[in-house]
Amino acid sequence: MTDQQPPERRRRKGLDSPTLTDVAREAEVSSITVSRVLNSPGSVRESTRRRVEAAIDKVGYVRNMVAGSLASANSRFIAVIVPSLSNVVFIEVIQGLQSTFEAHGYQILLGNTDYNMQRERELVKTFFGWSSSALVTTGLRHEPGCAGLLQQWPKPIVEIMELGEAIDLNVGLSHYQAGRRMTRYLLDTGYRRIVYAGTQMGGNYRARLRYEGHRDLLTDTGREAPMCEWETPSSFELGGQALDSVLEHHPSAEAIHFADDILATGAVLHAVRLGIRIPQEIAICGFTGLPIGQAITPRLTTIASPREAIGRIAAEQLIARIEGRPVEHSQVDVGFELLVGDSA
Amino acid sequence: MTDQQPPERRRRKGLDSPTLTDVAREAEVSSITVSRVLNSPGSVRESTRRRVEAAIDKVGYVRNMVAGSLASANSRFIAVIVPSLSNVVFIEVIQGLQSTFEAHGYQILLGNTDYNMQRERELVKTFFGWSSSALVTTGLRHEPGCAGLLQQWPKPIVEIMELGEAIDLNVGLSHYQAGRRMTRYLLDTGYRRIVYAGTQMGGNYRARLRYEGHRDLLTDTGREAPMCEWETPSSFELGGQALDSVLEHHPSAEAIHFADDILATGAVLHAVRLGIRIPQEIAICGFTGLPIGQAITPRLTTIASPREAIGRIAAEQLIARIEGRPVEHSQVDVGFELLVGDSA
DNA sequence: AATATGGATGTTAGCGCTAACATGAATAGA
DNA sequence: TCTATTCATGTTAGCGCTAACATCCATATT
Repeated sequence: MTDQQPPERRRRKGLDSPTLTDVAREAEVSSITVSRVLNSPGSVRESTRRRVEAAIDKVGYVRNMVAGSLASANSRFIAVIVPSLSNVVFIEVIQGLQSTFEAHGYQILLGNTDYNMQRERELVKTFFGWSSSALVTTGLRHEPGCAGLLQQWPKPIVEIMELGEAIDLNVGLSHYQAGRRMTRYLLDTGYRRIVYAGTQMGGNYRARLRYEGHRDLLTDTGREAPMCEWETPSSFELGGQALDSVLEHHPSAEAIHFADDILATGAVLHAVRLGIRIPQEIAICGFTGLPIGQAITPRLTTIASPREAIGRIAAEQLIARIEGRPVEHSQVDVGFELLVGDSA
Repeated sequence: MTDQQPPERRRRKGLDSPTLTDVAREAEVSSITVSRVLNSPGSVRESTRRRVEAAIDKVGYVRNMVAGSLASANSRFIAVIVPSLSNVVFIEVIQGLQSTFEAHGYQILLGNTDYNMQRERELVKTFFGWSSSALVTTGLRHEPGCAGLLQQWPKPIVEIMELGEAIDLNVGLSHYQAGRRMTRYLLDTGYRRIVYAGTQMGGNYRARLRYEGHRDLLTDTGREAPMCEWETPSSFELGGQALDSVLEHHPSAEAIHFADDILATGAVLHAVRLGIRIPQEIAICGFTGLPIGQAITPRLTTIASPREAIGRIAAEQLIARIEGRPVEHSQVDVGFELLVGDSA
């Protein structure tokens, strides 16, 4: 071989895996044509496309998404920010998002704030750094710095769970009305002395909004609206303890309006264990509509929120925006449904 | 202004947001120095670092992770592949992974196969295309094409949940032994005619491994090991139906060994509803150790698997590998624990 | 035949960052 | 004093892809 080694200054470590250029050489086209086969196959002639596809298989090409994202300043990443992964509610929302986005070739970047607003801002910065195509975040309240970042961002954003004044798109339900609705049912059914019981209502302000709906209805009719709060996350066990605590501190209580179904279910199971009759001795209701609440005896009276639908609708709205299609309503109220069980 | 427009051939759309170069200009250093402040602050003099950090704040620089990943062929992405998001087990594993990785500045890319091996291969290709730093996948069985891809990949891989011959790292437990252990307890307690009941055991072969442990122990002692299977995913409701079905088709059964706690809990709740005494009329046990199983009356007898620990340990192993630290044991048996309740 | 039109493909120049090497100054060692 | 070593910083050349523009050719239009 008479190959003169050219000066060849240096070499990057290079993962030596085949690139677009390798495919292009194999298929005897230019690399942009291969790129088009991958991104807009309709714009390439059938015969060329088949040749390129064969070449892709032959050289074992794996697309480098990072390079594509850099060149196009767009990543097909969807940033998703939730306050907790321990709460099934968000898991179900994520499932709705995930299945819809996946079907359209988008990849979710999941971030968990643990109900810490400061964390949200950091996550937003990181996700912007990944050239995300859109962002889903939970709730309408953000730390000032974070809100500023979001406002300036040129890509679609949807704020989920809650309804109100949003930055861009908004999919959710009125927690205030949900709390009010439940309590209206309790009053209509004849319960008068009602205690609200929840956990971590500082961070989880949607539970507080439900409390406010509950409270306003009670005070409007001249009643008191006592509230009990615990600082540990909801669990079945804590629901049982909450029942004990309410019975002790509010012996005249006729009903407990729990902030979520986990607590309410825990309370029901605990009452059954102790032989406390529900709803005769104490009525119990929850919020969310979890399957477990409907599986226990007595069946839980609760408000069902369409968790998966929130995710699905949010994803559909974003995909429409990303693909330049018009979004009919920038705010979607998914509503809620009163599930009357046997516990209240 | 006497600005002569240079020929200026064309211009990319450019998101006009500040880049490293802008920060560098502001701080009067070269851009590589800014890069070092971001990636290895220890290698930059204190005073320089502070100047750069001030410049970053001043220009409102948001790091472009995509460009960094392309240049370094490494993304700080961890690909995570699970077979389902409907199953709490994987959610808890993901939590263990997430909290550990997040603390070290890695971002999870989540993929869901829905128990479809073909999907796994596609996800693996996509995740490789994102220059992931490591990969976590569920189980030891892969489609041949997928196994080939994994084998050739030069970065760390951990296969979780199950124990056996792994590609690289392995964190999990022996499902065969877990199934055997539960059934040994049932036999020791005096139950003889035991039915195994599970869902989707075709795709969910770990449930099948537990069945095999159960079956082998029974056949070793000269007994039969009947099995009932349903093709829909586990749910409380299905657990109740399963109880009905077993009582009808196996009237002499003394115990039901359920493949998971969701089914077992559903069966217990259904029995309580019907007034069937547990474990006197029929004993019930499960697998997983979910909180709900421990909250019901009678308390569920089950095998607890350390789900979150699997995620945490897998993440720790991968981080060690990525950072070049040695990994002591490439296989970690996280074990399991028999929880004796009142249902069997 | 000359021109317009549209569809398929090619050329060029980055996207914003970092690996690899280069340089220069400060300190240590002989 | 001179060289070796270390530390902090700079220069250069891509990483692999795609946007923007350019070209070419077949067909339609006059």
